Amino acid sequence: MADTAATPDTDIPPPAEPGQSHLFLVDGSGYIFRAYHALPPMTRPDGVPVNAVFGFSNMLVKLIDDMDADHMAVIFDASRFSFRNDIYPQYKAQRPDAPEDLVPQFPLIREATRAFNAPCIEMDGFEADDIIATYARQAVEKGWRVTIVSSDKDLMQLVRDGIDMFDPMKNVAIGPDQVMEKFGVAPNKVIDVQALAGDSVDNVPGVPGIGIKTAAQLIDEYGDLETLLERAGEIKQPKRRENLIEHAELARISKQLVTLKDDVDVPEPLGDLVVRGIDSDKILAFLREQNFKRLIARFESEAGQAAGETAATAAVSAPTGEEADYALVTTLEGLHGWIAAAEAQGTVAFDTETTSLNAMRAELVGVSLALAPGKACYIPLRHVGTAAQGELLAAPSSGDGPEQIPFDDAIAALKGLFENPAVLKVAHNAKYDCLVLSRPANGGIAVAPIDDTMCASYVLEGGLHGHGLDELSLLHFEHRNIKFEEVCGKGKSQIGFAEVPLDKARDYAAEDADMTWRLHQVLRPRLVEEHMTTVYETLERPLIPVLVDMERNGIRVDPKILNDMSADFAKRMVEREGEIHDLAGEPFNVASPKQLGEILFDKMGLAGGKKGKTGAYGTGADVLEGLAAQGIELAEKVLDYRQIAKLKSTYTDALVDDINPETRRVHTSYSMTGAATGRLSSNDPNLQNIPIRTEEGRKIRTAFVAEPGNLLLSVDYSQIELRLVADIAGLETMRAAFREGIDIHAQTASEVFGVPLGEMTSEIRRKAKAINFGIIYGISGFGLARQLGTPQGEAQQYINAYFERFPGIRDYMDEMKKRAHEWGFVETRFGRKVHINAIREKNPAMRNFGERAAINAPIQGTAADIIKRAMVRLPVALEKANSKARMLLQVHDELLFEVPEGDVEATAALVKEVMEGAAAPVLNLSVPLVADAGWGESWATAH
DNA sequence: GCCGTCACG
DNA sequence: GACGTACGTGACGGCG
Repeated sequence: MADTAATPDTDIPPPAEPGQSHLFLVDGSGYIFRAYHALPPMTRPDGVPVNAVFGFSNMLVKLIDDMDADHMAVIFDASRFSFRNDIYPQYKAQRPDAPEDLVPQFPLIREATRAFNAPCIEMDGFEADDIIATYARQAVEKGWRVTIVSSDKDLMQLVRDGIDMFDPMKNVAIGPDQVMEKFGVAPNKVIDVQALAGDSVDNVPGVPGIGIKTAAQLIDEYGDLETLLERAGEIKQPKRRENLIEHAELARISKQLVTLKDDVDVPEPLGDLVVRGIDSDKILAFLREQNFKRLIARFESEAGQAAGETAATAAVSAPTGEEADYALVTTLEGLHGWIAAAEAQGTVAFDTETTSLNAMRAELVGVSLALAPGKACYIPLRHVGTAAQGELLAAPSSGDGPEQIPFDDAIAALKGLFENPAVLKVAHNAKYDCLVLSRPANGGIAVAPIDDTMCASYVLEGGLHGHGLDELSLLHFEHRNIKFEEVCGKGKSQIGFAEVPLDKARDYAAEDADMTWRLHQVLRPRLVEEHMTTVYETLERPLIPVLVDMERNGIRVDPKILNDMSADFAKRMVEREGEIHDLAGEPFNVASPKQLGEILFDKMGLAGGKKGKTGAYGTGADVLEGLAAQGIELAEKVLDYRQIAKLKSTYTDALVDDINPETRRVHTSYSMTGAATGRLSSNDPNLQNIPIRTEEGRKIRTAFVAEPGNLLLSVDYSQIELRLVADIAGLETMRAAFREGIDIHAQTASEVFGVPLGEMTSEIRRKAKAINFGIIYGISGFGLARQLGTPQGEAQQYINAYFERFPGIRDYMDEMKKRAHEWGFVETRFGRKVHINAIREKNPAMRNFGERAAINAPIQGTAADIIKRAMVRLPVALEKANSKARMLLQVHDELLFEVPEGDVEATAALVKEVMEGAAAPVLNLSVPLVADAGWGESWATAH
């Protein structure tokens, strides 16, 4: 949604010829609904919802900025009934009423249109689309260019020479190519396709059994709808033929419904739709009423008014560099002043500036502090002299660098503040700043206590949007932060933050601390109001210092093992490549799916279909395995090549480069807010996807080793997600099986297929296992069939049998879907909310996707909550037991420790106990949680 | 920068 | 009745 507010690169339609008039027709009604669903909820101070108004205003500003229109109009639907209801009463009849918080925005958007001095057009009895069609026709007849601002597919029939469309949400032009992509036919045939395919949303009936794909194919073959209907008898498929003959009249009515009327007696003559200039007073009055600060600031500065005049009336003033007046602190006295103020009030927001996004490699360059909205400072610590802009060839340093407090003095003072238990330190992504500051080279500061606005946002609005500071500033304050690239440049000419001139560094750094402060003001109280305090305080906040320690610990990786493997892989890749080229009869890039597809399917003529989007052949492992099973040696060789190439590039080669030169260990970074379900994710490098499933890949794990005298201890939950399913859905026999320690998949197979445990075969057990997994993912007949390689009908029968045997599962699934639809989110057993955006999609495929996510999220998320609880308790438990064990890694259901040899057994027992008890006392599960421990010299032998 | 592919739970 | 499918991630090479 950040895109709608302002996007620098806009794929605007081509401009008009010199001297040619250009008319913009904005589909106001269409835009309202799209903006409403695309943008998160947003209210002005008096509580009136304004997210669609905000999106609309930004869109208009952009249009006026970027486009060369001399004529324009914004067009609305006057009411929900039009002449089409006389033709077909059910047309658009089953449309639900507009959402409650959208209704008050309709009049506001018309008001916005008038405030921007744009003509606002609507007519009883006609839809906006008809008025647009009429103006477009009139304009083209006069030789004008027309751009329709909408992404509504119903308007695509109008695209032709002189008329194009522009999608204001995605910022892309829609021309004949895009129409062809959507409907499979040229714009002038779109109505024929729509007439056949119908539209369930608008209640256009169409012909039963025919969708867009089939319709396009038919129109392509027969030329147009009438010809097709006349010659319907020639159609080969019996069902389709019958339907076309029987429902020919329905198709003709549908065509009438979808055909836009382009001769409406429009209320304003075309010539009156001229673009009039902006009236600043008018527009500012409107924007102030909505409290759109960024837009206000913009029009104020355009009008030459004194900035800040309205700041007093705004709830939170907009901190642009000029008006916020951030301080640069370059004396120790100055710093002491800020620290004293922070200690006096007990809360301070801060941010660190460094040389790297990788906290284990970052050198501290400066720190910013904020004490109140707009009141912030920057303390440069390691800035160096820099060439003035444009003097790239000048010496980079003019001697001793800019004036700043000596590093050790400043750090000593800041350490007092950051370690002061009476002062709450607020940061955005505090894990990063804490880790940077904790390293001896950066002061060795143990920051506490801390609050993290990123985690707070995640807990409140996880799944709705990202949680970066820039995104949240825009979302909550309509404020656009200075971009890092604006300060440091990008690409080759990018400079380090230490080289940024102090005034620019101050504006950038202080702004981040300032916005963090403001976010904290907004989000903290919401945690209480929205009952998310427990999740934040027990699952996220205490995890931060735990993860800081884990990331700093890192894990030892033996580069020699990886280098040897890499050399071996390189040799084998060359061999495979040669064999593949011989088999293909020509050299080509084996790593290119495109070239491989052409060899396999064009040159060799093997069976295999094109893929929808890009038109490229699919050459995934499943396809190649199919070919290999048919005895195609080439496919087998490519699979082998792919496996080796993956292992080499992603693991053996890359991991060596990730060894930190200082610690000689590999330090991953965990993202606490990346996964919507509550899971962590690991990156730079990702240590949560180190190979294990194949023999070859597993060898990578031999390179992950313990320090001499230590062992790696791995403890992982056994079947935690399935146990949670059994508990949540009340599956009594499954619960009993878990309690008695029976093989759960065999037990399931026995229940579902009626085979006694004594007669169980591995094949039947395999099927049951796949179903058990499928349940967790929101099963579908198609998905299970693909997994098992059985026909879809058979897979569906398995599912039916499963539901029959375990009715609680179906109830659970229905309940989660219902909640997701009603509330927009589902919850884990610990109360974590997982918002499901896709649930509001009108595209059924996307909505189904949302429903499956809603089924999976409480299961995956509850498991994530449980291991987080264990991770918070473990350092305390280990400490209490005087253990020297260090927690190194988390892989969703596994924890990896480095333990002195002699302590392994005791530590394993302790870890197992904490993990198995992690759901209690909040949750009293009806199934036991079981964790299995293993240890060895390397991760390969520990597992 | 997007897409296809593939590594993990 | 059609959509196009198992859930959640991150990283790589190819390609335009």
